[in-house]
Amino acid sequence: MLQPSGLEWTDPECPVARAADLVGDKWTLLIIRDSLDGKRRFSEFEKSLGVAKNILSDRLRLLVDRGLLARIPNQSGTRSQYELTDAGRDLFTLILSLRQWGERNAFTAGESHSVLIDPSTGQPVPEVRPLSADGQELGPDQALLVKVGQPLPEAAR
Amino acid sequence: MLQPSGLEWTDPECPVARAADLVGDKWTLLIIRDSLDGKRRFSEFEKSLGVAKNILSDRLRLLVDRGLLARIPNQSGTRSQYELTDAGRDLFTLILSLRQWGERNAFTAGESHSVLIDPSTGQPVPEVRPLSADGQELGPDQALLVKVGQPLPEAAR
DNA sequence: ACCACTTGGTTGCAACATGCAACCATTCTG
DNA sequence: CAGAATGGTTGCATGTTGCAACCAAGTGGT
Repeated sequence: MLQPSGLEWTDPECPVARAADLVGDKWTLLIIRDSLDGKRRFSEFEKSLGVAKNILSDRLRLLVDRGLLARIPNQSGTRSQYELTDAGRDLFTLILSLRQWGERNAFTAGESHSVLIDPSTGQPVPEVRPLSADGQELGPDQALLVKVGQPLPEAAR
Repeated sequence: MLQPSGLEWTDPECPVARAADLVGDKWTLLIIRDSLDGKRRFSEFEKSLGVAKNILSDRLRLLVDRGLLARIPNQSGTRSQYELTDAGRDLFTLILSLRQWGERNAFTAGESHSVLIDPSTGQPVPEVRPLSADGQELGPDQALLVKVGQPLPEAAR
């Protein structure tokens, strides 16, 4: 499990809250975006994000500490690379959800934006959607939050 | 489209970045989580999140301004409710991705956490996964970022 | 070998955001 | 009608962000 040093969970029982504690920050999300896109060097992130160096330095340190990135030092001791760990790579679904929500809701019809292509089809990556076990689309009104310690509802037993 | 007043996009061409500008903040994400869970009143958010009132007040104002929540005033002019707009409800996939990533990566095997149940099956909501058009699972290495203005790769034409 | 440039940072400082506590006008509740 | 709860706002101390300057180690060109 990810075990960040000196981080108090905002709401320890909720996976959404733990995830938000770990990656719920603009620069953190954009660093992960760039990492998934293959970027690994300090200067690549800096150029792509336009973020202040001290902030980038801080976020990279946090991401390494939290187990999302691994710092691979160069043989000469400097110019390390930052590579996604398994937990970091597992954020692909999240970043894709962010991207597709942004495409649907933060652009007007005429505006162009970058696109993720599936090279096997040449088409944009299909939208990720929550599905019920029977393959039906699942919306927020069909999902029921069960708090920890609470008995499962009748239907779930 | 969402048209927040006085917000400069960090990276206008990237949907991930626009989305991060709009919802890439811990409290914002947790307010959306609670809204999807049916909470609508100031005090409900306050109690659930444990956030300072001025911060909650600020985030609710931003969310309304950005078009993710609608403020429904009470007839008496006070005690309004905050309801998700369509764009806000569309964040269900994102919050679910956050939740499932958190479940996979921010808990040890023994730790318990809240769960989303699909009442139609009684089982936890299945994991959302990016799929290729042919139904194969799609990972970060199989997706290709195409920047705006850049020609589509050969395969996509 | 030398000099300039790039990389990957750190430090100092000003401005802004966050969080706590106190306060307050309404509005429910008994 | 008194008291509590609701939905905030304000002030202040502390923390975070972002800019600019600086710097040491490596890299490249001659």
